[in-house]
Formats: sequence, C-alpha cells, structure tokens
Amino acid sequence: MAIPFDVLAEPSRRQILDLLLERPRLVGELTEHLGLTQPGTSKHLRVLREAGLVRVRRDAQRRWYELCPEPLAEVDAWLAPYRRLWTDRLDALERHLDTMPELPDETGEPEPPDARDAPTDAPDGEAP
Amino acid sequence: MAIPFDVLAEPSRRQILDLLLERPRLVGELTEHLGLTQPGTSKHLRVLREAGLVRVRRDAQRRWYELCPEPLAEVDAWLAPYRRLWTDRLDALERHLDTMPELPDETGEPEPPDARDAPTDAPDGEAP
DNA sequence: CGGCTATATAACCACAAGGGAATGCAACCT
DNA sequence: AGGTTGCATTCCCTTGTGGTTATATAGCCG
Repeated sequence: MAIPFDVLAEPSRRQILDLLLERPRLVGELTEHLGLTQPGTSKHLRVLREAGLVRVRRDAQRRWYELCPEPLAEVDAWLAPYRRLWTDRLDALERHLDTMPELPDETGEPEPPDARDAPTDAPDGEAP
Repeated sequence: MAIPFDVLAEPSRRQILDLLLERPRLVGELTEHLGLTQPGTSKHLRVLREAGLVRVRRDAQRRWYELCPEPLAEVDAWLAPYRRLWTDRLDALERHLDTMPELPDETGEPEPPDARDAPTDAPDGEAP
C-alpha cells in the first residue's frame, strides 16, 4: 500500500480528497462527513499521508489536513495514453454520426481475425 | 469490485491494460508477460471484463482480449479537478524559477507557511 | 494540577481478494 | 473418435485491509 492507485481504490479516501479539495479540514470534520469512527478516519489519513497525498498542520490539539495533489500526477500519467483512445473514439463517433451512417472499423487495430461470433463481453455463461 | 478504481489498484491488471494498449492479445500471451499462472490471468481478465475495460473475441479456442478504454473516463473525470491544482503549482514554480534565481523554500516537500513544528508526514514517531 | 478535547496507535476481528493446483469444457487436428 | 490445445471455473489457502473498541498522547482550560 503505497502508490496512489492503491490509495484511490478506497471510496472513503477518495471522499477525503474530495473534501480536502474544497478546503483544509480537521479530522473531526472529516470523520463526521465520512460516517466512520474517528480512528477509522485517522487510519485513512495515515495512508494518505504516507502516499504524500495530504499534509498535516498542527494547531494545538487539532490537525488541519490539506491536499497534496502532486502524487496524482502519476495516475494521470498512466492514464494519458488511454485518454487519447477514448477521446479519439468519441471524436470518431461524432464525425461518424455527423457524416455517414455506416459502421467503420474500430480504431484501426491489427491482428484479431474476423469475429463473426463475438459476444463482446459475455463469452458464454454469466448469469447462473 | 466493480468500478475502475478498484480494478486499477491491481498491478497485474494495469499491466494487462498496458499490454492491450499495444494490440489485442491472447490469454496465453498475457499470462507469459505477467508471470502468473493461466488461471490467475483469467481471473484478472474476468474482473476487467466485468468492469467493461476489456472485450473478448472468440477465435476457435482462442480468446482475443482487446482494450475498452471508455470506463477509464470515470477515473479521468474524478482526476480532473485535481489536475488543475498540480499544473497550477508547476506553472507557478516554473514562473518563479524563471523570473527570480532564488532558492525557493517549497519545491519538494513544503512545510506549511508557519509550520514551526509540523513534521508534514511523520507527526512524531515513525522509524522505530 | 485535574480534567477535557482532539487525534493517533494498538489490539483485534471479519471478510474479501490474489494466488496456485486441479478440473471442466469447447474446439481443433489427425 | 481420441488426443490436444486454450481458456474458464472451482476449491482452497493465505494475506491484507477496512472496520471497530479500547488505550495512549498531547495540548488546552479552569
């Protein structure tokens, strides 16, 4: 548990980041919003801290947690090549719908032979 | 286990997506690259399928897995407001370094403005 | 100083998820 | 038909992790 991907897998932690996106918050405040216990919140905050996603400021007994978005750049970087794909597809779709009512190929992907029987997502049985 | 965030938390699954980014692949091929057993690969592929991140094409006994990047848009959307933040910071840093050749105090792990006693990530004890 | 507030840590539990071995199953080949 | 290939599914185990309760620590206030 260290890299941003793991950290973001937790809904509560994403929610914490979303809350910190507005402004720094106290642990108690976050706890209230999350509907967790205070130690639960603290544990998530620890994870976020160790991942470099938040930073603490002491104010007497209080702790102001604030956002540190930099590590998210790693996620963004990973995402980058994929982003091209779906924007391309959407663009293509737009152009397509705009100009010709015909079904083009994917994105120009190579190998796979003609799929006359491609279920696309449910190979055979899924329901039972 | 359903939304892209959970799916991406797994290194093997990210690697699968990265491999599929180049071109569609067979399960055996993926297995080889991942260094997992074939069933292990199949299990990850199932998760990816159910998350809508990949699609299958049957070719006799083979299965061509290909990328379906659309669900990643959700991740990208979540990321968007944060992206602004770190690009702003980097921009500010650039401008700063560009204009004044002075040693900034908050390039890497900045202390909060008046944090005389804020450890920023190790409140008190971490090492022992 | 005593007690209260705010948070962190520790101890513990329950559950899910990743990993491997064994098995099932469909489609090819000879 | 029988064997083989390619993959999915099942069973089992182990580990990690999120959650809670109880406890420790630090700083405020009266």
